[in-house]
Amino acid sequence: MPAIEIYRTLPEQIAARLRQDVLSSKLKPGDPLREIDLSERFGVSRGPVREAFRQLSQQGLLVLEPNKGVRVAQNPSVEVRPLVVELRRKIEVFVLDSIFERITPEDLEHWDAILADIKAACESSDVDALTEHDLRFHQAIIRSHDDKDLFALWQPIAMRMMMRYNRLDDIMESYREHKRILDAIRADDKQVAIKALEDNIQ
Amino acid sequence: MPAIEIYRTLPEQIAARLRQDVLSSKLKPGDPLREIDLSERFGVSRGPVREAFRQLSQQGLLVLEPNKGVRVAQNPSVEVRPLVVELRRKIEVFVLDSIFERITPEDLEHWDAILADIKAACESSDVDALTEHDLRFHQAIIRSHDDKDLFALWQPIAMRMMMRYNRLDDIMESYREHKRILDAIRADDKQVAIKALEDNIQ
DNA sequence: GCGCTGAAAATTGTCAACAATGTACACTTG
DNA sequence: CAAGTGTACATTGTTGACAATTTTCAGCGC
Repeated sequence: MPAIEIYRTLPEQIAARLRQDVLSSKLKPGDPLREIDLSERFGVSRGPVREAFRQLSQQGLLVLEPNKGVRVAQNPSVEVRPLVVELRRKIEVFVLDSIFERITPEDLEHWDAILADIKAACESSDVDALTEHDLRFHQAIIRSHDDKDLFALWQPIAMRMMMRYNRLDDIMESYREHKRILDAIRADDKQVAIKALEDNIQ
Repeated sequence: MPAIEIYRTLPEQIAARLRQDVLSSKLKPGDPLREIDLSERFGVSRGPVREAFRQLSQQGLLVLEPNKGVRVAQNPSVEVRPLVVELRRKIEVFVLDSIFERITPEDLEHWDAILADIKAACESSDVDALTEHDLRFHQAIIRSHDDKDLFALWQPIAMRMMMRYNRLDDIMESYREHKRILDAIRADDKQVAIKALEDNIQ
């Protein structure tokens, strides 16, 4: 089961729910979203829904057109996708390289817990859950850096990659890839850990 | 109601104005911003001001804390700044490389006009104007790519670099750097153009 | 039938009032 | 006097009404 995440504000809760729907393709690229619909569905007024729309458009999941409304964003084009992959790799490798010597047993314990969720999702072939926990895994690494601004830099880039989660033939491979990263960290082998991280981002 | 010409939405106008103040250091890192103050200053209600805050926090210029308010973001730390520079270079080089063969005379004309503004700003040592036109120059290049999503990807990264615009001893050097880019494009020399662009981003 | 016009409907944008939350500071208590 | 506590005050969060804009589509002339 997913670890509990605490959302402080109403817009964050709404955004989290919509993000799930977009990443799981329950909402497809081009689908229009109406403020009234969602405000009724969540039992709130349009204000928080509007703000959730803004948050998700900043993450690249929705596209906003003034006076026209909001649509689910298109996946990155085949031309742009390699750039996005490269940018995300650069950021995550930077973070791992930067924090490596200061990784605590508590960090590893936390990441292991997420890895267990990834394993469970893989074993039950639950692609939606896998997407969620994959995201949590990388978020946790980014967030362990002192500079909290890195997360804001990383999120819109990573989110654009998460929109299409179907690169693997064998879903268990995702678990193995993440396990390799943590194993290398535990063995204190920085270069292997970075290599494993790079291999996981594609 | 203010009778200022409106070719953009209210929140965008407010955001543009605040962005100027942040980039010109009229607002300094850590400065708190209050919704009421700005809504009175611009003669609108708090709604559009809130939305402007959201836009600017997505661009990394403001930092938002739920129930606490908004502050001007800190500059990227010395540790993170090289990463930001590298990311911005990757994106802009990708775009220039990608569009190079399809650059039209109209594009060049447009960019020359912005270059003229940069020159004027340099000659009058107007650092604020230089920041604005420097931003416009690179925006124009990014926006000439077919994939409009690239701009959304680029903006928060570039904005974080613009927050501290004091790297040059000789302000005229900024004009020369941008001129070199356009000259190389005009000479149809892709590699030199990319090199000049990379040199300009630091 | 085709394209234009313009009213009606649907939707987003803005506003001002009210609710919830966080902050400052005098006051108590040990 | 230091630390904690309660109560105003300041500020952000949410709401529902109203305004502005876009979309839809019936009516009209050609």
